[in-house]
Amino acid sequence: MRLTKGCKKVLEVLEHAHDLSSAQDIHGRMRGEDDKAPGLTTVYRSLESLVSMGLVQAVDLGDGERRYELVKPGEHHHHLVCESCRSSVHLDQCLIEELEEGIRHKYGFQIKGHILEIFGTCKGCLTK
Amino acid sequence: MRLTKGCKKVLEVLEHAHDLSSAQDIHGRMRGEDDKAPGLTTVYRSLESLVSMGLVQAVDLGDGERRYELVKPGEHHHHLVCESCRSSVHLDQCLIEELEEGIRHKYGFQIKGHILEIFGTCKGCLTK
DNA sequence: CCGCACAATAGAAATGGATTTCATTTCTAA
DNA sequence: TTAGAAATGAAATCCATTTCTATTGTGCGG
Ligand SMILES: [Mn+2]
Ligand SMILES: [Mn+2]
Ligand SMILES: [Zn+2]
Ligand SMILES: [Zn+2]
Repeated sequence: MRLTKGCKKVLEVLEHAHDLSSAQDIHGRMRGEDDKAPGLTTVYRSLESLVSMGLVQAVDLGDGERRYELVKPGEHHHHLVCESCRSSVHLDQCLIEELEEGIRHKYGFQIKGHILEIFGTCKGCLTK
Repeated sequence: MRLTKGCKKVLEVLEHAHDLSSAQDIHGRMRGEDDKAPGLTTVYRSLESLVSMGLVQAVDLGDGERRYELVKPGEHHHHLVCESCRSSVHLDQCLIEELEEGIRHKYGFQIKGHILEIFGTCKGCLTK
């Protein structure tokens, strides 16, 4: 699996992004500064590659639009998403991984992955 | 918020369902046994009502199709979803609720809701 | 009963993110 | 240089969900 030109452009955008970006966000950003940047299809394909390479994490907020962000290779984390200002706090540890052993014993279930995102109101919005 | 005729039909179907059902599953089931059962639009609207009444839980498996199931009023739970046979184990306790207090203190974040689903291979499929 | 106001409903059309298709271009390795 | 593989873009398509609009059902005052 190679790091194609498209992938590199996507990485560039993600490096400068301040929060979670959708495929269309990324594409829009690219095209904004360069008319002949890769097309949306390529962005989707690049994201797919980057995710499977472990360089990028896909985040599912349950609103039908997947978001992406750079991560330390092979790692992942979860978020506290503010429903008021849409900002998100990046949690420093995954709560699920600790439970894997217990779940495997209790249910005989082999965990491969998981979705976990938490919604609510952030500190800033609470005090306002 | 009333229990309309559509809502009742949806509840009926969910009572007999054995696993998570999508809106279209439910609609299909209805129409299968009665040509003039409520339309898909009504099913969606009924599910929306039932969810906000706390009688039905919406489950997001990240595949773009929301599923629904009956729950004890006001409660919710999470699942171990087998990627091989698509069956799901219903967990008996929510891991997140225990963490709310800690997260509120550490981040000043007020939790309102969350998504949590776990994927992997179930006992049955592992032994096969 | 009648007619009216309003809720519930159906079906069609619109929406929107994601994916597929396929012709074309670019890369890579003889 | 050249053939095959990989990458790409634009348009077409998919598909769950939402919106729109016309129709139907229901409760109620007269
Ligand atoms: Mn993050
Ligand atoms: Mn369940
Ligand atoms: Zn995790
Ligand atoms: Zn929970």
